Amino acid sequence: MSAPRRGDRDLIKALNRNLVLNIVRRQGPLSRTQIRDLSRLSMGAVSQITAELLDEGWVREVGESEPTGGRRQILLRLRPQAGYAVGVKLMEDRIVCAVTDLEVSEVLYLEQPTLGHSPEVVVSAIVSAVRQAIVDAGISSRQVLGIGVGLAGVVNMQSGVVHYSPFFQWRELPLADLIAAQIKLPVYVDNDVNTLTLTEHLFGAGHDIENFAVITVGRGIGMGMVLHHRLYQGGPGGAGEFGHLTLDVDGPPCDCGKRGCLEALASDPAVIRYIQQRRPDGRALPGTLLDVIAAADGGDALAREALEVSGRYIGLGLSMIVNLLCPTLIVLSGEGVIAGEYRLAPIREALRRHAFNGLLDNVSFIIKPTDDRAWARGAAGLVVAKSFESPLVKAEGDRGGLGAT
Amino acid sequence: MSAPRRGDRDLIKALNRNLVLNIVRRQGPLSRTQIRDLSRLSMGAVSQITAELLDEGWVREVGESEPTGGRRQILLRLRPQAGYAVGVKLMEDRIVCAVTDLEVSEVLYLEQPTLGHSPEVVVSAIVSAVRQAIVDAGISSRQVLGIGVGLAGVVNMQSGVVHYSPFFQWRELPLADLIAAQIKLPVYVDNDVNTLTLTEHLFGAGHDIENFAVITVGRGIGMGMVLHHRLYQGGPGGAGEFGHLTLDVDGPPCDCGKRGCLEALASDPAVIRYIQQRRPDGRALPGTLLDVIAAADGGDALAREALEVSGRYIGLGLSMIVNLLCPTLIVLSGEGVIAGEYRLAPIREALRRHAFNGLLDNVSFIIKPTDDRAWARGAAGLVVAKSFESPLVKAEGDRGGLGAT
DNA sequence: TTCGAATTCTTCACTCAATGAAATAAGGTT
DNA sequence: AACCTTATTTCATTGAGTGAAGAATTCGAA
Repeated sequence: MSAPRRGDRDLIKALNRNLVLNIVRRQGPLSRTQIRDLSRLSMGAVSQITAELLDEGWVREVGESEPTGGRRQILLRLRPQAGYAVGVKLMEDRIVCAVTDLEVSEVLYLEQPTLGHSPEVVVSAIVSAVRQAIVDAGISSRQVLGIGVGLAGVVNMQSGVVHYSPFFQWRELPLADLIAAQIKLPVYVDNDVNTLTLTEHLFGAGHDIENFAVITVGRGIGMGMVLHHRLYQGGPGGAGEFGHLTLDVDGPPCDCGKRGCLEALASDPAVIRYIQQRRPDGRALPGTLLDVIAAADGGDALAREALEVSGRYIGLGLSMIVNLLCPTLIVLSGEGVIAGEYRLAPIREALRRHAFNGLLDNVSFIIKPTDDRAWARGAAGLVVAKSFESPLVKAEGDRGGLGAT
Repeated sequence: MSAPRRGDRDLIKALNRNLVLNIVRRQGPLSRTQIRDLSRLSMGAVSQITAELLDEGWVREVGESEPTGGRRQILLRLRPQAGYAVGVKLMEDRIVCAVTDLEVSEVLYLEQPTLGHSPEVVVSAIVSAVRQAIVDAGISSRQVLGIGVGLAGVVNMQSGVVHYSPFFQWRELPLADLIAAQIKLPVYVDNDVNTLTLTEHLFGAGHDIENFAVITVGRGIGMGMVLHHRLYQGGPGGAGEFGHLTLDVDGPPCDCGKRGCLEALASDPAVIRYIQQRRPDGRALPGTLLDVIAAADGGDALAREALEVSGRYIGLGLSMIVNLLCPTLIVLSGEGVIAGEYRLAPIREALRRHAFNGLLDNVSFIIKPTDDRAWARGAAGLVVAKSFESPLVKAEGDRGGLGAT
């Protein structure tokens, strides 16, 4: 079963505490009066709760506001140093690791190669990197709220089990437990794009947006989504396989075994393949997306065409997200957005052509490049998100599905 | 603003009341002890709440269970007659109307032609049909919890505004307000597939399933989804345009103005068109899907091919839902499922081919034909769903987004 | 400078839903 | 009939939130 149910009063207290904490976190420095208005709690309750939060160090009094004709308001804001998170992103050949504070600002960053793909090797690399990072950051592990791990693949966040990892060829690996067995800290594991999405939800453009999606384009093509203000994970964490939508039934084979997946048609490797297949002669072939962009900048028609084809497919894929989910915001992210307009223009064009009726009017787009540090921060954000998660989400399992219709 | 906030105690009371009511509604006849176990409330609270619900007529004591070696349990169940709902489904040429009880069992059904497509004509037809239905059902309008209206198109349920109706060519029509102005009852308007989905969630296969989708195939192709235990509507009610996914960039034109939409490729009219275009000679052309099925039964290769092509496209579309959302359940519904295996076999086949990795293992499928009565009941279900909706959903707007991470 | 009005924040008596334990009810078993 | 078992009700207790009164500031005008 789950934690012992201590009654509804405890729940409501925790709920309001969490509410106040999140309001302070999100809306920046606020006076108690403002918190009262935003939370719709009574002044007394706010006073009580903020006193507790101050006492425990979660928030801090920070100066006063401009006078408003009476007693000045004492502003409260989140104390970012109230806790730290360690984020780890697993790449194919290395892991990158960041220590962040509660605002997911980087305190320390390090990289470490992984010499092998077996669970033992990777887990011990993670453990040593985390230990190193905590020491280097000059904090005690008591201050660490937890460890977040992000990797490509299908992951069940609840259980911490990696159902499938394309890089490491893992199946049904209880990664969270393996790490937790060696470090006595809460460990959360999730798909890497989900960690980015959560971080965006907490501190990024996804602020207060009920429904939005994050799309990453790079070596693969991934997706994370927040629906009804909550990260959507689908059945066993299997949602968001955007990169494996079949967009061309007779298309090229994909690593996943199918044909014509978006990822096989439009990822960065697909762009490079596109050029290689059409220029089999001796001319210099691009090895990375940067080469392709350089070629396109130099006027290379084939390079431009390759990026355009890629953009067209991505736009077609995005139109499906718009038609099915109509999110308020789509964040375009990943390493691949550095290709700029070569890819973005056809994306927009395809979206206009394939999105239903006026749906596109309700969707805004943001371009946000992602590098290694951002991935690591995203994984740390997973831990911070857990810390600020509504107690309702945790309680839901205990009752007969509280929020259910 | 919203209703005056009377404090958290009221909320928690309402929450638990709603919880108990929904447990009784869903899990059939239950004793108070069983309710205690399911709700994790204390015996005293259950006693108090059930007393209230009994007093107000929402539930009823109904016999006793088999003895368990002590005092017998008094079973409680929902009193379906505690309220009635009127459901109206708008078709192109007529409206169908049903009065149902709280279990969405049909009490009365009637049809009425609509002579025109203007808002005035349709609204007055709705109003007269509803009045007639209430009288014929032999109930007082005081017992009616509300009126639910379902129609094809993009609808914002919150505001009751029809953003776009393909049949009637309405745009930004405040249909709920127009009806409410003539009948003093709560009016809820939503996309017709959403009403079906809600009803499925309340009393159908979607019972207790966190994430599921309902797909309807018929004159059009529609979709409704429940995600995180709640109907997902996207931005302004624009989600679920499954029928307008572009599955063939160079495909035939669709009524919506685009090309190659699933609906233009695989709906019932598309199947008929497929045959007409390939058999332009004098041989008897099918007018309805029933004709096509009859021809297929008679061994007509072209009819079979048309259904197979349709199924293949629907399967491809479904694979996108599986890859993006990975719901636990997909209900295949609508008039079109009567085509049986001619269409279902290629759907399954295409799904197997295009769904990512093992995702399909987590999805179950149910086939559930829909006729006019089912659509009308679905619309009534919209009202019932509102009656049983968690107070949290209503309160959410008042606070800073309670459930937010 | 002094007083009063305005505004923020704290304190405290009160309320009410939930709890938990004791009491009551009602059937079985020996 | 005495006794056990289970179901339900009753009730004193608990604790979070409320609302009003009070304390703390600040501004502005006499």
